[in-house]
Amino acid sequence: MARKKAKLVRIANDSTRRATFKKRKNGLLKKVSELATLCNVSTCMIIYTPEEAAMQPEAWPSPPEAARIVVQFRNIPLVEQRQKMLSQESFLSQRIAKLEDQLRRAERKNRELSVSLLVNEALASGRLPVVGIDDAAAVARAADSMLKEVRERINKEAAW
Amino acid sequence: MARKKAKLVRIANDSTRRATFKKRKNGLLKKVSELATLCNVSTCMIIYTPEEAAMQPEAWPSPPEAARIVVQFRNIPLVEQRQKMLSQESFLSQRIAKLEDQLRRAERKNRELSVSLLVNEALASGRLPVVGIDDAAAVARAADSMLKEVRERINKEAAW
DNA sequence: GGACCTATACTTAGGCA
DNA sequence: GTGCCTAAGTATAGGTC
Repeated sequence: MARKKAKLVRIANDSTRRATFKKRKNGLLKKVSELATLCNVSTCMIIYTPEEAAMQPEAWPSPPEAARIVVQFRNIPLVEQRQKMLSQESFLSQRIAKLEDQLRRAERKNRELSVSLLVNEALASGRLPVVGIDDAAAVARAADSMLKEVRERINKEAAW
Repeated sequence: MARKKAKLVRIANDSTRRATFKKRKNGLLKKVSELATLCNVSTCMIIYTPEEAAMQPEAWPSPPEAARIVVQFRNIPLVEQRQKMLSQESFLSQRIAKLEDQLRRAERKNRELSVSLLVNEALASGRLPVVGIDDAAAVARAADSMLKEVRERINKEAAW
């Protein structure tokens, strides 16, 4: 997330992956503890360090507390567990929806900017550049709203 | 962490605390999933939502998986070694990657169009519109490349 | 309350010693 | 591997609707 965008896939290089793991684990721990403090929530974090699968995972705020929280969680009926499930899939679906939304907005802004450019060119050259029927319609709409604004300004000055 | 520095203590205001909780929980979830992906680690996240202490906590990636990890953590032998089902997930990941790519392109085009507009306005008015330093730099770059093109054309004609 | 915005604060990828 | 640096990329506090 710096210098370069870094794709969200398993980091191939071994030492790089370990380094990133250490960095991000610390960042995550900070976030978790902040959330616990700011919002007064009971949280725990458990991570298995890669390459050390045989070893014990780390737990936050402490192994016993983490265990306590999870046991509490396991004691509820499965049905409720499912309801409370923040599933991987729904999380990904949310991300997809969000991205689609961002994309829609970016594309809409693109269209608006393009029309502005066309209008500018038309004004500069005194004639309409060669465009398709859709663009022409958009330009017409833009020109209309500009005309409207001009008339409003004129009225304002007249009333002055 | 924005607009103001926000002290690291329990947020007194009730609705503010809830809002912050929601935001940060999502941020945390994203970080957790990124860590899992990038570093190929087994992680889980369990949070009790405040004001709903009687209710069940949320767990990520899912309650059963969270429970499994913690049980493993407690060194209680687990019989079942279920295979992870990743096909659906990888499909969704592909979709996300594609969308991110599209978005990136749209945004880049966006910036280009904005600069074109600025240049047009500058040419039409004979002066640079009031813009930020970044835009000014972009305009300067654009103007540079335009100059370059002009010079190249001149050279071509001269060689003719 | 919830969705969106945006100025700032924060995190971190890639480099370097 | 360890530690530090800094440019980019993210998260989010406070606000608006």
